[in-house]
Amino acid sequence: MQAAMDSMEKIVSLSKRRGFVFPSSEIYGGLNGFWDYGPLGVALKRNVKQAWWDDMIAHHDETAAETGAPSPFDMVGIDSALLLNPKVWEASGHLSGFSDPMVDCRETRARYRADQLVVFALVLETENGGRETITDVLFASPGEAGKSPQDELLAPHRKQLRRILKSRPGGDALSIEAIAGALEDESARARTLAPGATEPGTLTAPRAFNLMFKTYIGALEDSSSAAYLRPETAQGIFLNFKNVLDTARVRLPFGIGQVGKAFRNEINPRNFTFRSREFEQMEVEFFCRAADAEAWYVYWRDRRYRWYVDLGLRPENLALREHEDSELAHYAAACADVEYRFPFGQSELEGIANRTDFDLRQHMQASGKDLRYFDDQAGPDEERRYLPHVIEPSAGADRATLAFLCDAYTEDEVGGERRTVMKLHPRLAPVKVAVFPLVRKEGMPERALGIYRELRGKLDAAYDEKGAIGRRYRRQDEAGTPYCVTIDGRTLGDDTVTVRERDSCEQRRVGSGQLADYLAQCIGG
RNA sequence: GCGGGCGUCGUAUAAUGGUCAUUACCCUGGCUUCCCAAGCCAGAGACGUGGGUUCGACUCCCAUCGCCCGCUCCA
Repeated sequence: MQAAMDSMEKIVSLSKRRGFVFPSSEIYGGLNGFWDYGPLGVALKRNVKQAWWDDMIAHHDETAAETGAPSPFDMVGIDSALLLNPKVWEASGHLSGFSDPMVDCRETRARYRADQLVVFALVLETENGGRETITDVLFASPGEAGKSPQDELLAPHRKQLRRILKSRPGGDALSIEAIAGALEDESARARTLAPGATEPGTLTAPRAFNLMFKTYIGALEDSSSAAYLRPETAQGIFLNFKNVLDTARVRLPFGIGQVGKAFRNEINPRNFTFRSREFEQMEVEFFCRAADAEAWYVYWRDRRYRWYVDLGLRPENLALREHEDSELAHYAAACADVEYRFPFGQSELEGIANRTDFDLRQHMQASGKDLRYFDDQAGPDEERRYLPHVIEPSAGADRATLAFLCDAYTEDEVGGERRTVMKLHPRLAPVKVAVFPLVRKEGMPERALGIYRELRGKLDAAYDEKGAIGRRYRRQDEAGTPYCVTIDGRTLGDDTVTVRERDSCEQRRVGSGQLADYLAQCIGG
């Protein structure tokens, strides 16, 4: 564990030193939960997003079924606004509980409005006519104090009640006594049995869930102009489902992808960029027939896991974790997380969920607009108008970037010296090739500059002539540059250069005319 | 959000209620150098922020911000 934390510190330190990630607003003391990407970091993150966009959208072949896919399908992209009509968040469920204190049950994962949860004690009438209030266990039930009928409040706890009554002979008739303020009282909460829970003490203290950032549109700051920064990109896709359907000539099954910023006012940002208040998502909402949803869920789950492996994350650091039923959100039929073993623990990179038709149904109801799909391929006995079901692979761009950084970080030994090298996949590496003159004389810099300028038009290249050659190699190792080209004495004679490979430090001589093709082949794609 | 710990150049560090705040690496410029952080010369760079105590605060006190750990939270 100590070694693990050290490695996280090294990654944070290297990020700062080399310009991958900086604390946001650093000269003013930083801002908790916000981070800036430096020159290398922005290149890395852009490459992550580009790889996602290319693999999911731009390079998708809709004319043939991919490996494992039930059928061919279309993929298109959108870029929706950050601020949406506040009604969107009412319909999606993000706004409920925004202003009211909420209470969660850790066991059942249910969430209640604190003012709609009645906590009460049982009052038993004993044989000799006395009354006994049981205080060692309290009960919580949905309802309103003073209004909800006793039977309704007792209903969720029948089993427990029967047991209690049995252990108290004669204590047959019973009443209840509501306890005000019990949810705020830690010791009372510890004794309170939540609806559906098997043991007391699973309720959290009431608190407001201001997870959405609030702002105001226009000059007036009043409730009518309130708006929220989107806490996820998904809703922007659902809102445009009909637009895309009407304009993009797509048929089911098809997916709409979006990459963009989202904001959550997290109570407690932690672990470097892993949980930030401003972050970037890469999401697909994939629409299909209800009958096919399960097959598509499996397809997307497996495909998205493979994506990380293909980009170089070590499989031993990755896990695909299927959620238990108790873990599922109320609208989800299935959900799996792609998790990465970060130095601070195994945590989620991406969630793939079968969201059924929940989102479209919510928006259809709330907006009054018909969002059903007209299926002209449906058989005579089949429904022709229906709401598609949705598979949602939702990935965090910053989390993926952090995972690639962690996974790439390597320390090894070259010629007896310790070396830090970022073994980034060539597709993700900020710089693909660096060009060096071996020494700064005999026309080598001029020759190297010529080669650099030629390469620069084709791929991300860097030029460096400062310091000893070994130092320049090491600098590029820390940036994750997969190839270094060095111009030496032989270049001036036979027009060949050396190409040094990052991970092995091995060199090959390549004719300068073939260099661009050779590198393109090494890097691939 | 609660509890605990910690804030000195980019990184890692040293020292001190009182003169230009130490050292190494990194970084910048130059010299040298024909392949993996060599050497030489020169240079830049810090007491998180605000307030208080004091003749004088990087040092003591308070607040604040940030970071780390545990709990909590995680649509």
